[in-house]
Amino acid sequence: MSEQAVRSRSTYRHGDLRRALVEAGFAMARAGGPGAIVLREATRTAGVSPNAAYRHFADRNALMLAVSGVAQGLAADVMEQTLAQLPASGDPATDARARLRAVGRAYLRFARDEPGLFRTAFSVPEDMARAFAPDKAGESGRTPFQILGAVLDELVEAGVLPPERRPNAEFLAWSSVHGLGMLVIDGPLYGLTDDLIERTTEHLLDMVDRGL
Amino acid sequence: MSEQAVRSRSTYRHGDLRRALVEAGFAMARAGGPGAIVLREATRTAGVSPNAAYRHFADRNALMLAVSGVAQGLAADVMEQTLAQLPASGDPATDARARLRAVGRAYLRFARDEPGLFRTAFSVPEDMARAFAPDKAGESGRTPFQILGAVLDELVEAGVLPPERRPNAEFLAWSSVHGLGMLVIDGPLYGLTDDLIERTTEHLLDMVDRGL
DNA sequence: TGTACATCAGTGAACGCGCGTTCACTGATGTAC
DNA sequence: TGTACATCAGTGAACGCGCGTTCACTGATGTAC
Repeated sequence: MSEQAVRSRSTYRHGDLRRALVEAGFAMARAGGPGAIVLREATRTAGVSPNAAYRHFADRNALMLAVSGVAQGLAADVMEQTLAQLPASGDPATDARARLRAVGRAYLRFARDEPGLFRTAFSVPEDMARAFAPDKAGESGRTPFQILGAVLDELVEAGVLPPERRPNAEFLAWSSVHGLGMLVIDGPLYGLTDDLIERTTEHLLDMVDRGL
Repeated sequence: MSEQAVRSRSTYRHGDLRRALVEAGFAMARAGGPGAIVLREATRTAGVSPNAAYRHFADRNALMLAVSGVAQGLAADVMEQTLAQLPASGDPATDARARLRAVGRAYLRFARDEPGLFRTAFSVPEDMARAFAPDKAGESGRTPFQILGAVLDELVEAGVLPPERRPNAEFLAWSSVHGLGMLVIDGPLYGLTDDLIERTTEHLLDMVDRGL
């Protein structure tokens, strides 16, 4: 939350309203998921009249999609950081498999640490095409989907994943971790102990590792 | 939707208001998911004053949980029916594996055929304990979670699944299909072609089959 | 360098909407005697 | 068998709330000459 967003304006023009609205929306999404994004509240936070938002967004949904993009970028950052911290063993096959696990683990950590942002990032209907859009990328310039794809490519190069199984393998790995995340933060597995969640995560990653 | 719910009353007492409210809520959930359940609208449909609902439900959330239970029961029915239609090959191992696939396929079919009910059934926070509660069972008396568990038991008995991997295996299989369902109906995979969804479903079931 | 002017980011006010929930109540029903 | 009565499922009215969006507008800014 920038100070600008809270500080009252002295100028007639805001100067950076679009960004301020996205930031306000982001804070609301963080606290309560995509449904908690309230357009009027965002304009209030930005110190602007309610309809000023319409200079920058066609409607509430457009603001939500923008916030979703930022949340996806943050998820990408978490994933990249986890990958960067991974020590290299020297064996490409071992490394590639460890990297896939790391990506999955990071995805689930993000889900648990930031459930509101997680749902905003990954539980908002939107076609596939946009999963590649650059506004969803993290600082590395890659989207979560692209990071996962790259790691799967490494698995193929290392000879771990048969090339004929590579197409759409993203969807399989993604489904598994996404499902556990959703069940745990927003479904019937809500309230599972941390310990059980963590062990289940590792078992799930085992399953994906063996089954892919 | 029963005729009773729509027919205007001649009696002072409704007679079956609780059921009528759940039915109305079910219809709304079907059309728009759990968020679309509107308590006042349910009372309107039942032909009753808004506050009459509070004789039967503590609040809106209680109604939503009741509807969720019915939706889970319906999912259970779909799963049981799919299992019942499965021909037996005579080989217990082959059969058990086919039955697990059938359960997963049924779950995903339910997600795609009835996205609103699917989300109402499986995307509402609620602790695990209640996944066993009888009000979530289908006509067979089993909840979706129990049906999945029973099929996993069959896999162990048939010698396909090592007993040491049986504990919490529900969570792994469930996560995979749940994740694909959510991504497809309410996430970044929204808009994927039917053909691609179906092929991905089979590949996902392959992965679970190999990886469990 | 100074000025006229177009642009367009904001304002102010209102529309139409419907929600969940609480309060004090009424009157049909079923039961005890 | 008839009657008094307790129960509790409903009523009617209101509270407090806030939303997304549209309309006609104003006035600061930057640019062209």
